[in-house]
Amino acid sequence: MTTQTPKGRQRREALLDAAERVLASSGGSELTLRAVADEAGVRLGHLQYYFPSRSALLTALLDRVLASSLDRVARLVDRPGAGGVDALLDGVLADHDDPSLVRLFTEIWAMAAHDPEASAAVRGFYDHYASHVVVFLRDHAPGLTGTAARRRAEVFVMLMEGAALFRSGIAGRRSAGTDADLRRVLRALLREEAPG
Amino acid sequence: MTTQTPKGRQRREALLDAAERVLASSGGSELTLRAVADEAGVRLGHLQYYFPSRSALLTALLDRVLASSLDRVARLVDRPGAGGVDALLDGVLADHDDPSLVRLFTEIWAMAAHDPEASAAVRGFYDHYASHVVVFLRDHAPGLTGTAARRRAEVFVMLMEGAALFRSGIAGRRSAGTDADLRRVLRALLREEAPG
DNA sequence: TGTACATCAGTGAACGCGCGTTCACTGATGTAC
DNA sequence: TGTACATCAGTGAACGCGCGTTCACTGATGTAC
Repeated sequence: MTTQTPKGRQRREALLDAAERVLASSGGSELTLRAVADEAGVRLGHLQYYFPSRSALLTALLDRVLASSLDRVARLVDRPGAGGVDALLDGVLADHDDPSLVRLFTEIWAMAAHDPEASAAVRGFYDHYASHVVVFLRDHAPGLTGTAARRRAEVFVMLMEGAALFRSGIAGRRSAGTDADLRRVLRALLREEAPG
Repeated sequence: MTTQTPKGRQRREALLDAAERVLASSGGSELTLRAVADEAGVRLGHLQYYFPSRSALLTALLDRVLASSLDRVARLVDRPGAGGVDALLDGVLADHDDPSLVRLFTEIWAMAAHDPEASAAVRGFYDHYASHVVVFLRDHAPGLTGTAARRRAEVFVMLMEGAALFRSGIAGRRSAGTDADLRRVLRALLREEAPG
């Protein structure tokens, strides 16, 4: 399915928007083609014109969510002038304010847990995510070797994704005190001295 | 559904075992009553005798998984003689060696993301989990105030759950180097000095 | 120890419904000459 | 500028299937006397 016309491309995005809203608000088991078509205001048959099968829709949705998340990380890290460590933390932690984004990721993790293809896409995503953090470290902690920076970045991503689960309200409650400690640990990971 | 006889109680557990296997191996959308009955080697109608609805089965399963996980944490933390920080880390990190346990948790997070009742159960679980870590800190870092220990415990749990996602192979790959940094950070959280 | 009866454990068939998929179709838009 | 035709966008109805749920039923086990 390579959609040619601008109208077609736009419609395709709108359908993915609708699917994203359904997935975030109702979960994977209620992500039916009829629900997505309804949400988008088109007929079932028309949705199928763009996505010939449910799994084609899911794959396209997964790819789009991961690509746009990666894009946001890239902008936070690579922006010229660079906001420094706290600007980076502010930016990444701000994602947790959008509960439907975190809900989307819980669905993505569950998909990855049972579907090797989804898992590969997700692993690729976090691999790139960590690489962006490594780029950041190259600027802000130039004393670190490449492998040391990579380790730091990977632990950083682990903590960030764990934090998403709790700070979003899904598995916990946000608290200013815990946030302060969390930032302290994240900051330590981005410094030259060994964390801990 | 209060099952009276020993045979009934045993059967009930066996049915939950089967449901757990199905959920861990195939995911929530394939957790059908027929699949669970097949896995357990009973007829559909019989499964319904113990769990009158799908949601009753899911609730019972969720409760049991969380209770048994909490039990394991409790044993690691509260055991007499106390193995020390490294024994605790070994114990908790060892959970990530069981991919189906982590898969189960990705499903549980997704449930919690869309179902307020499940979310409440999950939040209660992590609340108790953190409390056990606080108990540990009271012994191993007595200089920390209660609220400081609580913050540390909550960040500890965040990092642990994030690590589960990656170390299990679902969202990443395990590496000895990253593990070393991870343990360094976890250890720092369990010491008296400020982390970072 | 034996009998009657209630409860527990397990079966089997049927139901209505929503699902993904298929397909023949119509109307709108672009393109070649 | 007009016309013919191909492609793209969108509709509508039908399909077979697996789902959760209901229910009447049988056989096994416990319990009261």
